[in-house]
Amino acid sequence: MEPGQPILFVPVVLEGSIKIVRAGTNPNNPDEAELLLYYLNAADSCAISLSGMLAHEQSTIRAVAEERTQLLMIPVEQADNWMRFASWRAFVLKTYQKRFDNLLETLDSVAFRQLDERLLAYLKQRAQLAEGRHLYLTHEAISRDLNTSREVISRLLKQLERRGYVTLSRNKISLLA
Amino acid sequence: MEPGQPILFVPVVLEGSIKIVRAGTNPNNPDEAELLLYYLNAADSCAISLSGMLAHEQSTIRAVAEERTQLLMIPVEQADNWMRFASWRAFVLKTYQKRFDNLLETLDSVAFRQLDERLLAYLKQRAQLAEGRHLYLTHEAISRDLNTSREVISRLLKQLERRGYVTLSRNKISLLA
DNA sequence: GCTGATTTGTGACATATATCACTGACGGGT
DNA sequence: ACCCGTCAGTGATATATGTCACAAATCAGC
Repeated sequence: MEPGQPILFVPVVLEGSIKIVRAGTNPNNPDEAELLLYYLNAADSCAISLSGMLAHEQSTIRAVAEERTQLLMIPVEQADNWMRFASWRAFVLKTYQKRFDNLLETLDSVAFRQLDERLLAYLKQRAQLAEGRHLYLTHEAISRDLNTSREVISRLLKQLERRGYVTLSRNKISLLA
Repeated sequence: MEPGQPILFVPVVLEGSIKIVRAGTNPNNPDEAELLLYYLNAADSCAISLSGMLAHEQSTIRAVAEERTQLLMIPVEQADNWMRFASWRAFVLKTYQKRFDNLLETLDSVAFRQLDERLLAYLKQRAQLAEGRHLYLTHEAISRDLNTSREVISRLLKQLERRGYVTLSRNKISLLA
């Protein structure tokens, strides 16, 4: 799903995961600055779209499926209709709440933490997703998620390796401990 | 309202405004790093608390009234009850949506913009709140809202003054144009 | 085993912001 | 009019991160 598209469905993740990314809205700087916001996992949803999406000038949010993923797509009218049911309401609210919390965490990390800390947290998150300690990623891809440059990631990873947190090889990072 | 407190009411701003601030959750660094998240204005609410506040480890969010403000405090059970009404539901959802958008904007600014840009945006926002072009603020206070240091703000303000955006005097900043 | 594309490593340098250590400017209270 | 506390201005220096330029390593396909 790309920015600008109207949202006709409320997606619910059944299997797999969806990566939600913010594309920078810098007017003068139209290149592709991005930032990973959070992942939607099984049973998560992104009801951010409900309630009419209020004319978002350019809610530049991108959703990407990085792995094989099953979604339940609920038409918005239907979703709106179901608001009659307490259980659905609770689900929607909880969903909102979770997304909000995720955003706050991301904000925290960007505002208060340094890159090495962020990187480590990122790797751990990915490891959880991958259900294993081996990550098959390129430094370049990481740098995009963290909105920084490839070289910086390379250096910080080397540093983490020296400190004994990871081992590195081409296209692969393995968490230790 | 300080972090850690249980939330028993859904506040609705009738008059004035409430400033919502994130207090850094850096474990090893217990000093007072903060970041302005957004303002709640008249008719805004912060229903982030509904749906049980799910055991937030330490949702370190602070709410501050900087001016004389009237709040309508709705007990959470009541608020939950009212979910039977479509109009209330719409209100709550819209509220969530707005807060979410606010957060995204803040994230944008922290992640993608430099301090001078952020500062200018901040000043404009405050000016709107104050309904006038004169701001009665200390550099120190600004630096806290933007999570940086007083010196940096002083320098950037001077720069803005030289560039003709503002005029400075003690405890006062006036926007031009 | 070569070749070329992709990925990674690294030095040198640029820049934004943070920090330290002051100095001066202002304003309220006596 | 003076004193003192708060606020603001500014050099010097430190640090984190960004940028550029290139070399080395790895892998895929032939």
